[in-house]
Amino acid sequence: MPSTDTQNTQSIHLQMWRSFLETHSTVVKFLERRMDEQHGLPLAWWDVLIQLADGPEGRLRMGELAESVLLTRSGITRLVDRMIGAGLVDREPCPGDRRGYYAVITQQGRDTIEKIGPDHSKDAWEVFLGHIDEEEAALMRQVFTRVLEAGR
Amino acid sequence: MPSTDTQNTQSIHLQMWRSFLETHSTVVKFLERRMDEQHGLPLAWWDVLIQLADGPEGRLRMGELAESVLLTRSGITRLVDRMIGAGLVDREPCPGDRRGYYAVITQQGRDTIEKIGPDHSKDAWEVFLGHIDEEEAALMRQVFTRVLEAGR
DNA sequence: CGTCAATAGTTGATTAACCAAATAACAGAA
DNA sequence: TTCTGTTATTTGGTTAATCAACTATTGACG
Repeated sequence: MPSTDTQNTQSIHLQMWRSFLETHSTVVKFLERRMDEQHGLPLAWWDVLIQLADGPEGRLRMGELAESVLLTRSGITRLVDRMIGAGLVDREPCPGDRRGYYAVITQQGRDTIEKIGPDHSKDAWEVFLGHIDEEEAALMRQVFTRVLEAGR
Repeated sequence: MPSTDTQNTQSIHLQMWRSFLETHSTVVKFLERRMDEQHGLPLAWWDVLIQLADGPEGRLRMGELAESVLLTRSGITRLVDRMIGAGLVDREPCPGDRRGYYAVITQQGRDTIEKIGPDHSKDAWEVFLGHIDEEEAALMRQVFTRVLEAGR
């Protein structure tokens, strides 16, 4: 029954797609609410802090940062502006390329990571990661990586 | 080595989480761009049309619709307003509950589904679903469902 | 009946994303 | 050296989402 097979296949993929979207929405909204309630911080700020702390000397070019937090360049300009206002990040001109700027995490930014990290990990575990065993996580990572590779 | 195990486990989960976010962002942006380029329609409109067409008599209460497209009630009010402006949807008072309204798909809305459907399916397959085999899809659906169940 | 908390939906104000255009600086060719 | 095309980032304008407050009904209970 080729027709039925095709139906079922599409249906499974479609169900997966819907549950993927719903999971993303639910999980992200949960983490945003928690981050806001517990620390008064937008989730996107956490992401920026982590990416910067991971970078060499706690810094990343604006463009690199934009890519790693999945925003446009113009989006990151404004996000960094706000975070500078809050003292979590600095903007420094880039030696050797006067077009460029680094976003640099401040000490206060690092302190914020220290303070928030445990709560955030706990939340992420509670709402998402804790319900997935290691094999499943490995498989999903592999699938996502394959999808991303194919899109380049 | 419990410490190493824990490290690895967290690392795998963390990698999965990052690739999950990146995949969501990449795939959704791709589908939005395609939908806009090919048909000049926001992806969210597609979602509304599908949900309505699925509902009994092509209609859903505003609140139900909001839930199924993962928006707030106020978000859906405005989205439906715009789609009414485009002739794809109607708003009808709900007999028996004068507080309530139905959003109802119009014939033009159904025609739009007919016209767009094949392209959209092709795009979704090209950027995401086509890179995932049936077993993987089934497993992922199961995992997402488990996560969603736990969050209720 | 009449009151009052809960529910359905809309509206006002704000927020933060995007695109397109502008600015500035680099890099390679003529 | 000067032009030209490309790259890095910011800015202006728009869009669409959120939350909180509001209006209108509903329905349960004294």
